[in-house]
Amino acid sequence: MITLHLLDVYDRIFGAYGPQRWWPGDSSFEVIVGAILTQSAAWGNVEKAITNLKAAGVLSVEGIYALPEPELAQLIRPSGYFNAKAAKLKALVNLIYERFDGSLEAMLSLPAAELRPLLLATHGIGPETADAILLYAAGQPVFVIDAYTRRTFSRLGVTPRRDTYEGWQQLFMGALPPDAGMFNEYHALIVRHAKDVCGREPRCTGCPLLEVCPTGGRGLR
DNA sequence: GTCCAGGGCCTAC
DNA sequence: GTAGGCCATGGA
Repeated sequence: MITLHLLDVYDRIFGAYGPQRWWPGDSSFEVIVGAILTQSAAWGNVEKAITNLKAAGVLSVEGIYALPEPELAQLIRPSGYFNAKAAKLKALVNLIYERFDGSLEAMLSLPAAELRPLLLATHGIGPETADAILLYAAGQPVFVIDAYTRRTFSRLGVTPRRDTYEGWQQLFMGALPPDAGMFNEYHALIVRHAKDVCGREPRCTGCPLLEVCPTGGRGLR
């Protein structure tokens, strides 16, 4: 029985891949828009949509707020689900206008415990997107859970008592120091590892976690 | 041609 | 409370 320490896993994948520098972003608003547009979409397509928004001069709270929803939808077409996501972006800027007088800075300065419920009550923002906003835009030490995280750590034999979003989040946040910079890299590294080598034949080629993985490189799902 | 990406909402049971 | 359908483009 191998006892797996979450910091050990972090050290291994950080050592293998180095810093991922996710969402350096030109602005915190760009980071938030990206968090919504990337829902079930490839990041390359999200970049195309963001490029369109920049070219149209509407990548700002005021710009999205003033733009008619159908036009917004056309600009973000490459990111997929464009009608649904246009409505989500509108809901986001409406929140900023209605609750924070149009000030994104005011919204992001709220403590996570206050901001998270507000985000979750907003159309189009679920747990993962809310936490991505808190971590990557607000810089708060909130661990982001996604499908890669669950799949990767299930394979490693690390699972929470309750198989829910909050259960997984408590597993990580209870075992790790509240370091936003590290949470930022950890999430990105989990995704990198999963897409790069996890489960890849033969024998999980090049996996930095091979010697601590119960699958022993069988490439099981 | 098939599969699936850095999810979340809505509607049935 | 949870399973299933739906949203839709673009690259592998």
